[in-house]
Amino acid sequence: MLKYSRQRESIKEFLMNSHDHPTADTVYSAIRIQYPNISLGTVYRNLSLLASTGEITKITCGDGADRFDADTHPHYHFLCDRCGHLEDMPMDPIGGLDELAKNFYQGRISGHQTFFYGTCPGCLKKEKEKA
Amino acid sequence: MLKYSRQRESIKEFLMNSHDHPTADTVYSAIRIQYPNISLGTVYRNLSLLASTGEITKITCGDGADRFDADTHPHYHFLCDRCGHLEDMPMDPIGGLDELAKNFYQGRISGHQTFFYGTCPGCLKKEKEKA
DNA sequence: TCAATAATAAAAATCATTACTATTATTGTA
DNA sequence: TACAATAATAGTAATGATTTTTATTATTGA
Repeated sequence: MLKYSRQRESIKEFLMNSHDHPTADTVYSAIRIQYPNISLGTVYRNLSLLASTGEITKITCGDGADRFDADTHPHYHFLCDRCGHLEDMPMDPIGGLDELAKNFYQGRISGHQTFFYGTCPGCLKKEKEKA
Repeated sequence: MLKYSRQRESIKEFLMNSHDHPTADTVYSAIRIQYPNISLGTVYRNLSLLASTGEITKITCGDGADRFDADTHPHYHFLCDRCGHLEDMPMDPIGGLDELAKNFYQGRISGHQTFFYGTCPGCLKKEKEKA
Protein backbone atom coordinates (compact mmCIF):
# COMPACT_ATOMS: atom_id res chain seq x y z
CA MET A 1 0.00 0.00 0.00
CA LEU A 2 1.36 3.33 -1.12
CA LYS A 3 1.53 6.11 1.41
CA TYR A 4 1.85 9.81 0.74
CA SER A 5 5.21 11.46 1.31
CA ARG A 6 6.05 15.11 1.02
CA GLN A 7 9.47 14.19 -0.32
CA ARG A 8 7.95 12.26 -3.20
CA GLU A 9 5.60 15.12 -4.01
CA SER A 10 8.48 17.53 -4.02
CA ILE A 11 10.51 15.32 -6.34
CA LYS A 12 7.59 14.96 -8.71
CA GLU A 13 6.89 18.66 -8.72
CA PHE A 14 10.52 19.52 -9.36
CA LEU A 15 10.65 17.12 -12.29
CA MET A 16 7.45 18.51 -13.78
CA ASN A 17 9.05 21.92 -13.86
CA SER A 18 12.33 20.62 -15.28
CA HIS A 19 12.86 20.22 -18.97
CA ASP A 20 16.52 19.28 -19.01
CA HIS A 21 16.34 15.61 -17.97
CA PRO A 22 18.10 15.83 -14.61
CA THR A 23 19.99 12.95 -13.01
CA ALA A 24 19.09 11.60 -9.56
CA ASP A 25 21.95 13.61 -8.13
CA THR A 26 20.68 16.82 -9.69
CA VAL A 27 17.22 16.16 -8.30
CA TYR A 28 18.81 15.48 -4.91
CA SER A 29 20.63 18.82 -4.93
CA ALA A 30 17.46 20.66 -5.89
CA ILE A 31 15.20 19.03 -3.32
CA ARG A 32 17.76 19.62 -0.61
CA ILE A 33 16.99 23.33 -0.73
CA GLN A 34 13.52 22.58 0.60
CA TYR A 35 14.33 19.40 2.54
CA PRO A 36 17.97 19.66 3.67
CA ASN A 37 17.86 16.22 5.32
CA ILE A 38 16.53 14.25 2.39
CA SER A 39 18.81 11.39 1.53
CA LEU A 40 19.99 10.33 -1.89
CA GLY A 41 18.49 6.90 -1.31
CA THR A 42 15.07 8.48 -0.89
CA VAL A 43 15.49 10.31 -4.16
CA TYR A 44 16.47 7.13 -5.99
CA ARG A 45 13.66 5.11 -4.41
CA ASN A 46 11.02 7.67 -5.33
CA LEU A 47 12.31 8.16 -8.84
CA SER A 48 12.11 4.39 -9.36
CA LEU A 49 8.67 4.33 -7.86
CA LEU A 50 7.40 7.17 -10.04
CA ALA A 51 8.92 5.51 -13.10
CA SER A 52 7.25 2.20 -12.26
CA THR A 53 3.85 3.86 -12.01
CA GLY A 54 4.49 5.60 -15.31
CA GLU A 55 4.31 9.10 -13.86
CA ILE A 56 7.83 9.81 -15.07
CA THR A 57 10.23 8.17 -17.50
CA LYS A 58 13.69 6.91 -16.74
CA ILE A 59 16.14 7.50 -19.57
CA THR A 60 19.24 5.33 -19.74
CA CYS A 61 21.37 6.60 -22.54
CA GLY A 62 24.70 5.04 -21.64
CA ASP A 63 26.35 8.29 -20.75
CA GLY A 64 26.92 8.21 -17.02
CA ALA A 65 23.93 8.42 -14.74
CA ASP A 66 20.33 7.80 -15.69
CA ARG A 67 18.13 10.82 -16.42
CA PHE A 68 14.52 11.39 -15.52
CA ASP A 69 11.76 13.06 -17.48
CA ALA A 70 8.29 14.03 -16.32
CA ASP A 71 7.21 14.46 -19.93
CA THR A 72 5.83 11.02 -20.65
CA HIS A 73 4.48 11.87 -24.08
CA PRO A 74 6.22 9.82 -26.78
CA HIS A 75 9.23 11.76 -28.01
CA TYR A 76 12.78 11.17 -29.15
CA HIS A 77 15.94 12.24 -27.38
CA PHE A 78 19.30 13.35 -28.64
CA LEU A 79 22.56 12.67 -26.81
CA CYS A 80 25.67 14.68 -27.68
CA ASP A 81 28.75 12.48 -27.77
CA ARG A 82 30.98 15.44 -26.94
CA CYS A 83 29.36 17.23 -24.02
CA GLY A 84 26.94 14.51 -22.91
CA HIS A 85 24.01 16.90 -23.17
CA LEU A 86 20.65 15.17 -23.53
CA GLU A 87 17.79 17.04 -25.14
CA ASP A 88 14.41 16.45 -26.73
CA MET A 89 14.37 16.00 -30.48
CA PRO A 90 12.14 18.69 -32.02
CA MET A 91 10.19 16.28 -34.19
CA ASP A 92 7.11 14.10 -33.98
CA PRO A 93 7.88 10.44 -33.44
CA ILE A 94 6.84 7.84 -35.99
CA GLY A 95 3.43 6.67 -34.88
CA GLY A 96 2.24 3.12 -34.40
CA LEU A 97 5.65 1.53 -33.98
CA ASP A 98 4.60 -0.49 -30.94
CA GLU A 99 1.56 -1.79 -32.81
CA LEU A 100 3.70 -2.68 -35.80
CA ALA A 101 6.18 -4.49 -33.58
CA LYS A 102 3.40 -6.57 -32.06
CA ASN A 103 2.88 -8.17 -35.45
CA PHE A 104 6.40 -9.53 -35.37
CA TYR A 105 6.90 -10.45 -31.75
CA GLN A 106 5.19 -13.03 -29.55
CA GLY A 107 5.85 -11.31 -26.22
CA ARG A 108 4.08 -8.36 -24.61
CA ILE A 109 5.36 -5.04 -25.87
CA SER A 110 4.72 -2.19 -23.48
CA GLY A 111 6.65 0.52 -25.27
CA HIS A 112 9.92 1.59 -26.82
CA GLN A 113 12.55 4.25 -26.51
CA THR A 114 14.55 5.85 -29.28
CA PHE A 115 17.50 8.13 -28.93
CA PHE A 116 19.68 9.74 -31.51
CA TYR A 117 23.34 10.34 -30.98
CA GLY A 118 25.84 12.61 -32.63
CA THR A 119 27.17 16.08 -31.96
CA CYS A 120 25.03 18.96 -30.74
CA PRO A 121 25.05 22.36 -32.48
CA GLY A 122 27.12 23.93 -29.69
CA CYS A 123 29.89 21.35 -29.87
CA LEU A 124 29.78 21.44 -33.66
CA LYS A 125 30.46 25.16 -33.55
CA LYS A 126 33.40 24.72 -31.19
CA GLU A 127 34.79 22.05 -33.50
CA LYS A 128 34.68 24.40 -36.48
CA GLU A 129 36.34 27.21 -34.53
CA LYS A 130 39.28 24.97 -33.70
CA ALA A 131 39.79 23.91 -37.32
CA MET B 1 48.60 5.03 -33.47
CA LEU B 2 46.74 1.77 -33.14
CA LYS B 3 48.76 -1.36 -32.61
CA TYR B 4 47.66 -4.93 -33.13
CA SER B 5 46.87 -7.03 -30.12
CA ARG B 6 45.93 -10.69 -30.03
CA GLN B 7 43.58 -10.01 -27.14
CA ARG B 8 41.60 -7.49 -29.16
CA GLU B 9 41.37 -9.87 -32.10
CA SER B 10 40.15 -12.61 -29.84
CA ILE B 11 37.49 -10.35 -28.32
CA LYS B 12 36.32 -9.27 -31.74
CA GLU B 13 36.19 -12.83 -33.04
CA PHE B 14 34.25 -14.01 -30.01
CA LEU B 15 31.72 -11.24 -30.45
CA MET B 16 31.29 -11.98 -34.15
CA ASN B 17 30.31 -15.53 -33.24
CA SER B 18 27.98 -14.43 -30.45
CA HIS B 19 24.40 -13.55 -31.09
CA ASP B 20 23.19 -13.07 -27.55
CA HIS B 21 24.60 -9.62 -26.74
CA PRO B 22 27.11 -10.55 -24.05
CA THR B 23 28.24 -8.21 -21.28
CA ALA B 24 31.89 -7.29 -20.76
CA ASP B 25 32.06 -9.84 -17.98
CA THR B 26 30.72 -12.60 -20.21
CA VAL B 27 33.27 -11.72 -22.87
CA TYR B 28 35.95 -11.76 -20.19
CA SER B 29 34.98 -15.25 -19.06
CA ALA B 30 35.00 -16.53 -22.62
CA ILE B 31 38.33 -15.02 -23.61
CA ARG B 32 39.94 -16.34 -20.44
CA ILE B 33 39.73 -19.86 -21.83
CA GLN B 34 42.23 -18.88 -24.47
CA TYR B 35 44.07 -16.16 -22.53
CA PRO B 36 43.86 -17.03 -18.84
CA ASN B 37 45.77 -13.91 -17.84
CA ILE B 38 43.67 -11.36 -19.70
CA SER B 39 42.34 -8.71 -17.38
CA LEU B 40 38.85 -7.32 -17.22
CA GLY B 41 40.27 -3.85 -17.84
CA THR B 42 41.68 -5.02 -21.14
CA VAL B 43 38.30 -6.37 -22.14
CA TYR B 44 36.59 -3.10 -21.28
CA ARG B 45 39.21 -1.03 -23.06
CA ASN B 46 39.02 -3.07 -26.23
CA LEU B 47 35.25 -3.18 -26.26
CA SER B 48 35.20 0.61 -25.99
CA LEU B 49 37.80 0.88 -28.69
CA LEU B 50 35.92 -1.41 -31.06
CA ALA B 51 32.71 0.48 -30.37
CA SER B 52 34.38 3.81 -31.10
CA THR B 53 35.62 2.57 -34.47
CA GLY B 54 32.16 1.28 -35.24
CA GLU B 55 33.22 -2.37 -35.51
CA ILE B 56 30.81 -3.30 -32.75
CA THR B 57 27.87 -1.62 -31.04
CA LYS B 58 27.52 -0.95 -27.36
CA ILE B 59 23.98 -1.39 -26.11
CA THR B 60 22.98 0.38 -22.92
CA CYS B 61 19.49 -0.68 -22.07
CA GLY B 62 19.37 0.30 -18.42
CA ASP B 63 19.26 -3.22 -17.11
CA GLY B 64 22.56 -3.85 -15.35
CA ALA B 65 25.71 -4.01 -17.44
CA ASP B 66 26.13 -2.82 -20.99
CA ARG B 67 25.90 -5.39 -23.76
CA PHE B 68 27.93 -5.62 -26.93
CA ASP B 69 26.88 -6.62 -30.42
CA ALA B 70 29.06 -7.33 -33.45
CA ASP B 71 26.02 -7.08 -35.69
CA THR B 72 26.16 -3.43 -36.66
CA HIS B 73 23.34 -3.59 -39.19
CA PRO B 74 20.44 -1.39 -38.11
CA HIS B 75 18.06 -3.44 -36.03
CA TYR B 76 15.85 -3.09 -32.99
CA HIS B 77 16.29 -4.79 -29.64
CA PHE B 78 13.83 -6.07 -27.10
CA LEU B 79 14.48 -6.07 -23.36
CA CYS B 80 12.37 -8.26 -21.09
CA ASP B 81 11.45 -6.45 -17.88
CA ARG B 82 11.11 -9.77 -16.02
CA CYS B 83 14.23 -11.78 -16.86
CA GLY B 84 16.40 -9.03 -18.31
CA HIS B 85 16.92 -10.98 -21.50
CA LEU B 86 17.93 -8.83 -24.47
CA GLU B 87 17.22 -10.06 -27.98
CA ASP B 88 16.98 -8.83 -31.54
CA MET B 89 13.53 -7.80 -32.74
CA PRO B 90 12.56 -9.94 -35.74
CA MET B 91 11.48 -7.02 -37.88
CA ASP B 92 12.95 -4.55 -40.32
CA PRO B 93 13.59 -1.13 -38.84
CA ILE B 94 11.85 1.92 -40.23
CA GLY B 95 14.19 3.28 -42.86
CA GLY B 96 15.44 6.82 -43.26
CA LEU B 97 14.85 7.96 -39.71
CA ASP B 98 18.28 9.56 -39.38
CA GLU B 99 17.72 11.47 -42.60
CA LEU B 100 14.29 12.58 -41.44
CA ALA B 101 15.72 13.71 -38.11
CA LYS B 102 18.32 15.82 -39.88
CA ASN B 103 15.53 18.00 -41.20
CA PHE B 104 14.55 18.91 -37.69
CA TYR B 105 17.86 19.16 -35.89
CA GLN B 106 20.78 21.53 -36.35
CA GLY B 107 23.49 19.24 -34.96
CA ARG B 108 25.25 16.28 -36.56
CA ILE B 109 23.25 13.08 -36.28
CA SER B 110 25.36 9.97 -36.55
CA GLY B 111 22.71 7.40 -35.76
CA HIS B 112 20.04 6.24 -33.41
CA GLN B 113 19.12 3.29 -31.26
CA THR B 114 15.68 1.92 -30.53
CA PHE B 115 14.74 -0.69 -28.04
CA PHE B 116 11.40 -2.11 -27.09
CA TYR B 117 10.57 -3.21 -23.61
CA GLY B 118 7.92 -5.47 -22.18
CA THR B 119 7.69 -9.14 -21.30
CA CYS B 120 9.27 -11.89 -23.37
CA PRO B 121 7.27 -14.97 -24.48
CA GLY B 122 8.97 -17.19 -21.89
CA CYS B 123 8.13 -14.95 -18.94
CA LEU B 124 4.63 -14.41 -20.31
CA LYS B 125 4.08 -18.16 -20.24
CA LYS B 126 5.32 -18.45 -16.65
CA GLU B 127 2.98 -15.63 -15.70
CA LYS B 128 -0.03 -17.44 -17.16
CA GLU B 129 0.91 -20.70 -15.45
CA LYS B 130 0.91 -18.99 -12.07
CA ALA B 131 -2.51 -17.44 -12.59
C1' DT C 1 68.41 -5.30 -33.87
C1' DC C 2 66.69 -1.46 -31.56
C1' DA C 3 64.17 2.36 -29.89
C1' DA C 4 59.60 4.30 -29.46
C1' DT C 5 55.38 3.62 -27.74
C1' DA C 6 50.89 1.21 -27.64
C1' DA C 7 48.83 -2.51 -25.05
C1' DT C 8 48.75 -5.33 -21.22
C1' DA C 9 47.90 -7.40 -16.29
C1' DA C 10 46.90 -6.51 -11.84
C1' DA C 11 45.21 -3.74 -8.53
C1' DA C 12 43.18 0.30 -6.70
C1' DA C 13 39.90 3.90 -7.31
C1' DT C 14 35.60 5.91 -8.81
C1' DC C 15 30.87 6.48 -9.73
C1' DA C 16 26.04 5.24 -9.75
C1' DT C 17 22.89 2.71 -7.49
C1' DT C 18 20.93 -0.41 -4.02
C1' DA C 19 20.46 -2.54 0.54
C1' DC C 20 20.19 -2.22 5.47
C1' DT C 21 18.37 -0.55 9.87
C1' DA C 22 16.64 2.15 13.39
C1' DT C 23 13.49 6.02 13.50
C1' DT C 24 9.63 8.91 11.82
C1' DA C 25 5.40 9.86 9.24
C1' DT C 26 1.06 8.48 7.36
C1' DT C 27 -3.26 6.22 7.47
C1' DG C 28 -7.38 3.59 8.59
C1' DT C 29 -10.01 2.68 12.53
C1' DA C 30 -11.80 2.83 17.25
C1' DT D 1 -8.49 12.52 19.08
C1' DA D 2 -5.78 8.39 20.08
C1' DC D 3 -3.75 4.26 18.53
C1' DA D 4 -1.82 0.53 16.12
C1' DA D 5 -0.05 -1.03 11.75
C1' DT D 6 3.14 -0.25 8.50
C1' DA D 7 5.10 2.50 4.68
C1' DA D 8 8.67 5.93 4.14
C1' DT D 9 12.60 8.13 5.73
C1' DA D 10 17.67 9.44 6.92
C1' DG D 11 22.00 7.92 7.31
C1' DT D 12 25.22 4.75 6.24
C1' DA D 13 27.25 0.68 4.41
C1' DA D 14 27.56 -2.33 0.60
C1' DT D 15 27.45 -3.59 -4.19
C1' DG D 16 28.42 -3.72 -9.06
C1' DA D 17 30.06 -1.86 -13.26
C1' DT D 18 33.48 0.62 -15.17
C1' DT D 19 37.71 3.44 -15.27
C1' DT D 20 42.25 4.73 -13.85
C1' DT D 21 46.93 3.88 -12.53
C1' DT D 22 51.47 1.88 -13.05
C1' DA D 23 55.04 -1.08 -13.97
C1' DT D 24 55.87 -4.53 -17.53
C1' DT D 25 55.36 -6.66 -22.13
C1' DA D 26 54.37 -6.69 -27.09
C1' DT D 27 54.24 -4.53 -31.52
C1' DT D 28 56.07 -1.75 -35.04
C1' DG D 29 58.75 1.11 -38.13
C1' DA D 30 63.42 2.29 -39.10
